[in-house]
Amino acid sequence: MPLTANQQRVLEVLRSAEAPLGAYALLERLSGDGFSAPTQVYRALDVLIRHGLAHRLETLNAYVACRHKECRHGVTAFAICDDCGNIDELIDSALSSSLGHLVERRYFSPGSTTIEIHGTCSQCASALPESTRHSRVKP
Amino acid sequence: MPLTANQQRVLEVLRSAEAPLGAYALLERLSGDGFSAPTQVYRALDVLIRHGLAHRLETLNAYVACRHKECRHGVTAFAICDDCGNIDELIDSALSSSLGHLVERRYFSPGSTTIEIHGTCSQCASALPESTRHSRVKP
DNA sequence: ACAATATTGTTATGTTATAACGTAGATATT
DNA sequence: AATATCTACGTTATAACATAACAATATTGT
Repeated sequence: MPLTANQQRVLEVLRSAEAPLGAYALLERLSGDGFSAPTQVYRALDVLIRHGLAHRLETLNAYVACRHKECRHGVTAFAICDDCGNIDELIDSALSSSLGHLVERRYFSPGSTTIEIHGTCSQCASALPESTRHSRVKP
Repeated sequence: MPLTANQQRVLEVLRSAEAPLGAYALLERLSGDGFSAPTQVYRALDVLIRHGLAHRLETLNAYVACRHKECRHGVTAFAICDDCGNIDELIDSALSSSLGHLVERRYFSPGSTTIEIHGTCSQCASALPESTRHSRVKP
């Protein structure tokens, strides 16, 4: 399925960002490119997310491009570095199956699942002594 | 550690609710009881959450009282019924350990983890035919 | 060509959360 | 008891995130 011009542009900006972007941050970077209101951004994001080309991070109110070719897998967990903002998209069968068993036992019919792990990525942990880190997260 | 009057009142309202409440919904139910501005609610919530007496549901922007005595466990997953709004707080060692292994493999140091599973609880699934359900979730 | 559908731009508004300020009450340390 | 310190409080204002509603235009299928 082809993307419209607006959808492409939003996706490009997301892909070239090295951290999740909020909708208004996207809008800033797209203004002067035909974008003038948040609605336009949200509409494009909506399509991208439905197509598995982008993800919303609930704990950040922000959006990232999907790292995979097509994200139509089962459960995806996001490892979010609170230091550098980097996002790792984790797919793991053991995790999926523990979740599956857990909900089965409760007779719960799962729709979508959100998993977001905040913490410090390996690079930030090794590169910086604890004290000098400039955390992006509220203290 | 004792709660202040405001914190108690917010906790009471959360406990007597049968579904998660947003901060402004809490404010409504507390107005006329000394509460007149969102800040007051957010401040109380902040303390309750830090003490493990309440939880924030990231996917709903809403808050629930903790069902357990003291929620200082490892990872908690929330099963959220999109039909009736009921929340089930799930603690599972298999889930915790899959998550633990997953992040270990990536040398990621986890801080806090958010897991929220949307779907339909057993009661709603058995009580109602699919078609007559009044979903609380956007289509 | 025509109808049906989806996307667009625009304006306005709704919803969720925080900043900044000065005040009041508790605690403790002198 | 006086004073410093700390936390919580109420108030006002504003920031940040998200959607509604409308008319216009483009796209697609028949």
